[in-house]
Amino acid sequence: MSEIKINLPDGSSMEVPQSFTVADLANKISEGLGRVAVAAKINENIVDLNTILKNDDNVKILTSKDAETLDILRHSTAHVMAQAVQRIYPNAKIAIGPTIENGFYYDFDIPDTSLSVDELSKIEEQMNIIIKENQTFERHEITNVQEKITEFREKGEIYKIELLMEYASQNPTLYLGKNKDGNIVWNDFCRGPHIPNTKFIKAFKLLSVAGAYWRGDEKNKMLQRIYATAFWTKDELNEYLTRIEEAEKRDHRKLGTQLDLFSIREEVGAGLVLWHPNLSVVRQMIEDYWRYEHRKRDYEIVYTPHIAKSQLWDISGHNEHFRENMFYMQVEEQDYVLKPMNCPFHILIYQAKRYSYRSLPLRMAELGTVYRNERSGALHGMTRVKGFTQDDAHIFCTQDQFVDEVNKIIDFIDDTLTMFDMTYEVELSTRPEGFAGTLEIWDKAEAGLKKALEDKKLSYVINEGDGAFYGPKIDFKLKDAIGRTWQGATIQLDFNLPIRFNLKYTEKDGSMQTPVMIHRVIFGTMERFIGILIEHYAGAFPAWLAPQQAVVIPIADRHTEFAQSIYKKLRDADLRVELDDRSESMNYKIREAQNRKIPYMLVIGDKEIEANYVAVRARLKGDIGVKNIDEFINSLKKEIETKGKEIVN
RNA sequence: GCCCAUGUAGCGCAGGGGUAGCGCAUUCCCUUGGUAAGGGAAAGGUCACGAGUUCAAAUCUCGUCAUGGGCUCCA
Repeated sequence: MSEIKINLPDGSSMEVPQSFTVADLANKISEGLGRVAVAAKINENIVDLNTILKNDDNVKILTSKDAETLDILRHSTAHVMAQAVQRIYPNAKIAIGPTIENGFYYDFDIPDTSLSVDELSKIEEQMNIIIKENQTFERHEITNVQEKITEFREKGEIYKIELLMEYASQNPTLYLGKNKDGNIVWNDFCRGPHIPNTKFIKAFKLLSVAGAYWRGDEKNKMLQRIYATAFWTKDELNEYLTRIEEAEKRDHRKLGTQLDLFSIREEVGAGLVLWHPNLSVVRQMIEDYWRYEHRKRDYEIVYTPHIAKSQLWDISGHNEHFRENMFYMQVEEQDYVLKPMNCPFHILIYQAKRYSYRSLPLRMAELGTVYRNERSGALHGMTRVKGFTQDDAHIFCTQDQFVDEVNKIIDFIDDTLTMFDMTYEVELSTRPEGFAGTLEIWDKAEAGLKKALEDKKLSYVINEGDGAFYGPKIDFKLKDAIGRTWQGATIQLDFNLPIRFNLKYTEKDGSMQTPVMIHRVIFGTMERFIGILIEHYAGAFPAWLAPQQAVVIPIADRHTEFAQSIYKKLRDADLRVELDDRSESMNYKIREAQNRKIPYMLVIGDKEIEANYVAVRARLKGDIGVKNIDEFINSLKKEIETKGKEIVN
């Protein structure tokens, strides 16, 4: 019998018989490896253990130690979940069950049944039964597609039919679930690979149920999706679950109530935020910083109205393209619109004067409050709301200037986000179908944006054809505590609005030219940015942003007088400070200040009065000893000025 | 907008066909305490809103609004 040669990762090779499988190879290498082998990488493709080896294959046996196998485990667990669901609901039709970032899901169509969380434990129970059956996963090539389609049709598996028809020409495979006696107990049309046997599934949990449209299209039927996760060990699963719990504690909606930051009331309306005094302080500080940075970078700051006659939005095209998101009102037979964007107003300010190439670029910025009627299910805390304030700016420049301007904006965004220690992902969206402007300017713009990103050494993803019809854009995505990403900063070129409003400037040669317009935001919106900032700092704002920077805590009533003088000194130094002279124990006051995440607590007792000191407790480090009050004020002032972390020590 | 769940005092929660309870917070009294909760008392709710079933609804049913998890959308 002839043998074939297999190359192993360590550079050695091995002679094995023909029709040897990966599993055979693993066993041949060592019995131990055979036991723990999960899958293999053959010539960079990940395959099942029962794949037959070919001559000169480069083979790496994968075990649970290899990162690539976690998805295999999760996807295989999805199969077990689907099987369990079909055992409990025999009329359930299965759709797709891919892995996602931290787990997997499977979509079902279960006629006359709506799953609720209560069902999850039942399904988990059934899954455990299946796992105990030690079912094997066996790959099986579908040679007769038509026959299989007929079979699916008999079972009513309409979603699988649709998928199979699509993949008919791509060597479709079926995975068979076989029990100990070798009988086929379940099967699923699937690309694989899978773990060899259900016994590898040791730690999984079903997390939630949700609706999801078939193929993600809202015109299609809504299916029932179960989200779940799996890990190789119970410890890893538990660690993941605790991490989720910890993340939930940072949720800005939770902290918003706990720290008295904001509220949203039914009487006002969904998606309309009431900023409480505490969060208003944070916003004021950030807005001051924003204004300072804009002046420094030669922006003009403007104010514009919240409403405008409908006519303006005809010119801008919003009435046509954005209608379902706009609030309309009628007063004295005149139609008005609550502004969903600031750009038309900035354009009108541009129009109030004549510009030449000499006075461009013109950079116009506004903290502009806009209102958009979002679909009800889209709202989310402060990160997706109906009324919000954009830190908006529009830059009017010549075609020779916009690349340079984009560079400056990228710097501005990067500087700002770095200052807040925030990480982000960058996406570049390019020319879609039905674009405005010329091919030439699009090419120039896209190349310019790419160059700017590359010069800055920012890694980015390209969303081909995902740009707005009026121009390409760069989006900066921020992550929230639970791992959801939100669009923050964005830079959008616009070749359309300047034409609609017939904007002009005089070129060197005296000709009238149309300027390029750039829309950009740095924070995105104050609501979303500060919402994410709450989670980023877990509510413990650095001193320059903290609603209260220090609290003075007299131990007993006889210390109140001295505490008052300390309090007054801090106030005179323009610090945000409170005096807690309630008749409560010092421990009680410290606990409360700590829970309110106030950066510094100044404890005053007999010793401090005697020595004319304050005892400083930092929210992070605890008691850091006594200090002269002026010394404390100076170092806190410095900390605020440098926007630093806790540096008083 | 769609699917599922939820809505009880300022906050966090329990209860559940016979007109409501706990903890914290609040107010008052006592206590004056050295680095994360001192003790006591009082006050506080038409159980989201509207309709229906019932002798009786906070509890069951339907609708509306809102919130949560997702999907879709996001110029």
